[in-house]
Amino acid sequence: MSSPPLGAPKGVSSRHGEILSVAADLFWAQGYDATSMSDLAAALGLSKASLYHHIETKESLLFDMSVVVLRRITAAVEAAADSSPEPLERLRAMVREHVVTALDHQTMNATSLTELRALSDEHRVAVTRMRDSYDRMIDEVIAEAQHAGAIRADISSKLLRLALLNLLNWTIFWFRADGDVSPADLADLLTSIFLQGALVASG
Amino acid sequence: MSSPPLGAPKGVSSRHGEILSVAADLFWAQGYDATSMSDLAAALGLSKASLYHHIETKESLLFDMSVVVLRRITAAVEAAADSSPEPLERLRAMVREHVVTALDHQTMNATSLTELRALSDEHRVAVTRMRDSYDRMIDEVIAEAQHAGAIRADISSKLLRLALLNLLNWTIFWFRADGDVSPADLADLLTSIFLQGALVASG
DNA sequence: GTCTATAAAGAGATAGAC
DNA sequence: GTCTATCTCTTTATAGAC
Repeated sequence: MSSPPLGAPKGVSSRHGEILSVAADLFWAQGYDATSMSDLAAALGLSKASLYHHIETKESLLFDMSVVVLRRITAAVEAAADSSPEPLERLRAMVREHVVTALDHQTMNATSLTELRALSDEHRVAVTRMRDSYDRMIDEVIAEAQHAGAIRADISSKLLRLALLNLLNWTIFWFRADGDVSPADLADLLTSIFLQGALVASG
Repeated sequence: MSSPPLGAPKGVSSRHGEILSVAADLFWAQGYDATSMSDLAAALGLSKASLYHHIETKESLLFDMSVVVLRRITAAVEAAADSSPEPLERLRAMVREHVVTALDHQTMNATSLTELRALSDEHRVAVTRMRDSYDRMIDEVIAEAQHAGAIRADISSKLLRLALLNLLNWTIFWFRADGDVSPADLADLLTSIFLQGALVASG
């Protein structure tokens, strides 16, 4: 199967992490299928055969990076969920962590989100399960805020979650780290739109 | 270059339109690079050589479908923009047309949005120009609503447009025509979130 | 307009030497 | 751990008959 990207003894696979990072950049820039193992080997300064000494298959790279980013964003947002007892404050903290963490590993997240169909059946199921679990966590916090009377209840928590993730996730397509808006500022802006809306009357 | 998908005499290239439609479904399901011309030919009930009698290159299919959907959504949203003199009503009508038109040709739109990097340099520039022009149209309507005092002015029209398109565009990743929400209902819901927000206090 | 056959290039992955 | 060389398969695209 695939080697453990996290949880392995320190240093044992720092090389693996570097390979995942470079692969993510290439996969995002050119597409997973359009990136050859020769491209990746060249970007790493290795021959193709040497590259295969460190990894199993091309597909395992895609799977491993999906697991890495999903574990990371789940851990970060779960921690944020524990930051306050107040539902609305929890939601704000989670949105901020989601945006900042997603943009901090932008190419891995973007690749994982858009290249899911390139995974093998088993790997795709595993990644989908992790995503579903993440979605449920968001659903629960939204539902909690609805029960507390803070968030409107005329829309189901599932649809509110879909709208919220719409608002957050498309950002990976256009965000540039060298632009004039920081991830934290962007998170605040998107939170404000989601909660207050764009109307003057409601600001 | 590429044959004219719109504007040609009726019937002359109805075959071309069918090919684009089938290609969009395959490109979206499997990815542009992962879909072979053999796959496409088989889906059309043709041999590969016969398929090449009707088209130029694989890449031209991707370009042509991008032009088709961009022309279509631009025309639909422009018409909606002319539907009312009131800025907020115009915005509502435009959002509805954007969502309904995008979902009406979901696989073409989704493919065009996510496979831009697979286009040749010249084709990519051409598509990007069309998209930029579309974005400017949205910017203008938002700026107009800001000047009319209907939309908050503490966020630039450009950032508001990015947030709005975030909210609308990610929908193509999860929307299912056989689900329990129609495109029109979804458009209303997303418009409501964008304008009023999710807070109870502002509803 | 459709076909069979094929050209020419590149893909993922491996063998085996060092 | 790294390399050169290679295997095998598939790719886009075309030639040329019907």
